[in-house]
Amino acid sequence: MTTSSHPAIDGSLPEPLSGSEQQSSSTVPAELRQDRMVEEVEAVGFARVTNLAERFGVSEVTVRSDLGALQAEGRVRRVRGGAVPQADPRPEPTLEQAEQENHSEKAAIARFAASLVQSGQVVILDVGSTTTAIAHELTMRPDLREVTVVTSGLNVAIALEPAADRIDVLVTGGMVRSRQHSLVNPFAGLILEQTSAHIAFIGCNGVHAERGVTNMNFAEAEVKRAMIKAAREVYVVADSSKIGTVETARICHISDIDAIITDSSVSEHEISPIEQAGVVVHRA
Amino acid sequence: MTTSSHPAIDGSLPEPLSGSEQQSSSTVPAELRQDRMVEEVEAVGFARVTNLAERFGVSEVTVRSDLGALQAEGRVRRVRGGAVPQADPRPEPTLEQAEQENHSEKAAIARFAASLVQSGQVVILDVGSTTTAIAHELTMRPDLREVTVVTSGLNVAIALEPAADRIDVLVTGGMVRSRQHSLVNPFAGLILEQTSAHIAFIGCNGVHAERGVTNMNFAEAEVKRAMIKAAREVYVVADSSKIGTVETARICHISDIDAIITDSSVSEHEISPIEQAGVVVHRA
DNA sequence: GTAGGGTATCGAAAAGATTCGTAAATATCA
DNA sequence: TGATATTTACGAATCTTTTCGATACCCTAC
Repeated sequence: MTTSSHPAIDGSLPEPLSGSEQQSSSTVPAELRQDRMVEEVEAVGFARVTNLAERFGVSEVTVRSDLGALQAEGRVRRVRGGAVPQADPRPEPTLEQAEQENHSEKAAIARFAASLVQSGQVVILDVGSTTTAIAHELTMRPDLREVTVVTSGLNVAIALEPAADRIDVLVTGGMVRSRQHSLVNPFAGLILEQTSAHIAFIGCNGVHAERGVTNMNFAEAEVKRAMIKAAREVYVVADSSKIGTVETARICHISDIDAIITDSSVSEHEISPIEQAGVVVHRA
Repeated sequence: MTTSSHPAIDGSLPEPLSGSEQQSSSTVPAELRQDRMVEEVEAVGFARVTNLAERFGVSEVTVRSDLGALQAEGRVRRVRGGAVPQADPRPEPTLEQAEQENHSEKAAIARFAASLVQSGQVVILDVGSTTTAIAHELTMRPDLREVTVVTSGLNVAIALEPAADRIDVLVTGGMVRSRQHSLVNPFAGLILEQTSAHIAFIGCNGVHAERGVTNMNFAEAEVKRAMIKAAREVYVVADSSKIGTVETARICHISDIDAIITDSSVSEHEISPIEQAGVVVHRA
């Protein structure tokens, strides 16, 4: 979304309503109002909940609800008191940074995911902090034998080395995205095309019932798609902070995956539409 | 988050409040205010608590709280009376880059090899301690631009990450040979077949005028052959202990390579038959 | 150079103000 | 009437300010 060409919106917005009577709520549907909120936020650089409520003639609760929805779609960033524009090149956190966040949740997810793997299976392990944790959990399962892990993550491959006697590692190859330690196009798909795996554990930045599974980076999204294609059973691993959020690069439709493994603090409100799409949700 | 397009701080901020009453609609939320404080600090080099409080129309206690929070995030450094910019965001040492210290021969070979690389070139880097040293030397050449390194070594790829802005890394993919951090069959050749490089630096375990270039491991030897095929100019890097020795797995004939880079303590007796085969020998 | 006083800064605690999230009630539309 | 959207109400969380005692810094006198 290009934010460069927004017209000045001061003139185009309706006057703040004078009396207690409200007319705009009947004429302006929620979606359109949210669009204008985004314009307002991007034009001014910051919009306050109070001001927006007054300007659009709705209550502050409604504005908060709108801004919350807009944030979930990645169109604004919520701050206390209001919202600021979603800076376009939002820096993707490095893998080391990501490992710090929601650490215990990711560990629980990883433990659950690792328990699904059986001896003799071929497992696709995506890049990411959660999947790296899965790799670590796999090394701590001495009962596993003859497991092959296919991965595009350099650090995943290295994390699995202590279990080299039980776990073979196949690295996809590709260009290195250094801050994620991941391998991407144009060559990462070559090996995945010739692979057929039992299970794939895919990481992502957002899971949304309608917008599907999304990622912050297009190159990695393409690799993830190839992984999904190459596996019989597809699990998305995502801590609860990612459930309900949307990022720029779409990986796949929500129904393209078999199950989601998340943590217990996910809200039922976000989960139910996903389950209705036929996706099993595991709370680790 | 790009913070470059904020309006000028001075003009847009409201006057400091006179009375005890605080009017929320004109104040800036904490998060945004802190962002601007960082800008102010970095622009001027030093910002005083008193000035910031006056400028942003908040109390000095609030400013101290803000600066304390910013320091906790590592965005500024707190000093008495104000704050100064956070110098450098700590370079974070990568995994295992300690081992290659005292091997002066390998270091000299690596330095010489790295000096042969020019901006814009595609370089194939084999697996091994010497080639890892070359990777390290490449990261220390800030003059290089647009260099692409193709490698089958996981640790080579990771060693190159500090120079990710100047050096692209393409990993061949393949099964991991854990003790060597190397990638081998059946997939390592896939990407190499589609690559054409200017220079290849190949490591090995033996160089002999008649028996050719040899290695201890067959799987890696096959990858090395693919690398030699993919490069226009082939350098073998081998310290003097390997000159004249022969190992089990043959990589190629001695005339298939263009030059050898070794150290100065190699004996003339071993060198001359190799040079007679048309191979240039560099003594680093 | 050292001691002393004056000023600025700091930290912590308590009170006040604002904002948030949630649930129940109400309004609007199909 | 049912579904969606919105509002009202209220406790909780967050932010800000005021206040006050402790500490650090500067400067002068001895």
